[in-house]
Amino acid sequence: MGSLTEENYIKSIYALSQATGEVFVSELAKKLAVKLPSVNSMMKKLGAKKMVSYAPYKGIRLTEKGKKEALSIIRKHRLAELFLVKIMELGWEEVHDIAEQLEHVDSNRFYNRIDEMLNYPKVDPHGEPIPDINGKIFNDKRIPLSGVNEGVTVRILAVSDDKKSFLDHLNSKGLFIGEKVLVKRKEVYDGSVVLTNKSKTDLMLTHQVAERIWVEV
Amino acid sequence: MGSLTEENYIKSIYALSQATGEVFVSELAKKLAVKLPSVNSMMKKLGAKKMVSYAPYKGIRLTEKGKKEALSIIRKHRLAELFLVKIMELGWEEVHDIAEQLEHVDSNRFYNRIDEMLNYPKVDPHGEPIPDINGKIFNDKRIPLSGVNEGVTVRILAVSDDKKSFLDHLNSKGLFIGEKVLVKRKEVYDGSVVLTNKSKTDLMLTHQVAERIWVEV
DNA sequence: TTAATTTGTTAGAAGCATCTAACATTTTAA
DNA sequence: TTAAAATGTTAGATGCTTCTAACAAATTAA
Repeated sequence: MGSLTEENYIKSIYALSQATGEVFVSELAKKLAVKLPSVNSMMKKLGAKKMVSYAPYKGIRLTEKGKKEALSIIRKHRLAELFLVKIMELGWEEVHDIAEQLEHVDSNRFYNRIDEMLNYPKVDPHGEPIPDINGKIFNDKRIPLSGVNEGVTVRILAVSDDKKSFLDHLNSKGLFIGEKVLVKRKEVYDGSVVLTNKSKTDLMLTHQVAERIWVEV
Repeated sequence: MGSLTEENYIKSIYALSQATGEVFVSELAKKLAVKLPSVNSMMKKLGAKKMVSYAPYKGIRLTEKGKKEALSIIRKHRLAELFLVKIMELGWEEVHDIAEQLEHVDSNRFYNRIDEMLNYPKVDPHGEPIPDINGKIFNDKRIPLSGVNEGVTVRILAVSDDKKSFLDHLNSKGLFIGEKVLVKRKEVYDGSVVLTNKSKTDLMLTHQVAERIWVEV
């Protein structure tokens, strides 16, 4: 296990490289709210530790070792969130910041007990999959809402951003996990999506929002 | 709130200054496993922040502000321990290291909910009092076992050391919170104490151990 | 295809918590 | 009451993570 800072870098690299397998220094700097040279020197350090593969002016990729570390942190974060919601009965939009701290707790005993109390759950309160002890993720074939064709009805499975502002935004639109929605129109121009839910209300989501919502057909 | 390091210094100062109201640099260094100059510079820092009052070659004392901070951390530590034992059903001897990490979690929501789930407890699993939100400690007139006279029967209330090795030691001697013991003999020479428990077994405790066990007559 | 823009790097400094080595003060014991 | 021992301080260095300023490479647009 590395330092708290290293853990945060690795977690962010994992999140941001999900789509293409790599991240750019500038994306990471933005996400972590640090300047480029900070990312640069941390990449040298994580490179030396074999957590990332990194060459100057090239994208950053996690090694197998780095991925394992990332999955361990993500497991703890998601178990913590589910624990806070299910056992401690806090709201799903308020648990992120607490889980952000709990994910760095170093104790197998603690996390295995949480896992047990929750009966070995597969997904967190946002619908995101929880890696098991070995880093294995429940395999599914979900797609982002932004990738669904017009006229197709889908079920909301998960959201890939658990910041309060985002969740409040979804709550205000009446969007919840498990709900079915029909993709009525997709604007080619800006990627925004118009949905109809079961109460026949139309609502518009920007591309930015739609790509953070995971659905299944 | 200060840094994690500052919090640990303040907590240790509080614990070590319980008896006399002050601590020496060397005691603190030993407890925190750092060298004297590290303590020295941290005292300058905490002095500047008005958390401790400190003059060169003199003892270290917490200010009112420092005490408030200490009690807030102790509250979180003890609530965490009780939560881990009562709600998560972990053993009292294994929760210390986890609580040591949880005590630094910054979330009123989290700790107030724990307090609520435990029904606003007054003491932790070791019998130590839990300060309330305002830092108030349940007032009692307990004494250390090392201060009990020969022939007196007392009830064990608390232990003031929650490290695994200490608790294992007590468990192995068959000593538990709530139990009654008779102080059969006190050695003037080394301060050791011979006890008889209800099953009439004699057992000897060193002074070092006896002074960490709190009892009431 | 050159110039402008965006993106990334290096060098050097700063704050934090720690250390070792050298020195100072206070306490204890001869 | 002086010498020895114990305790505390200062100075200066190190590793960690961050920063600004200056420079370099890659991409984009004229």
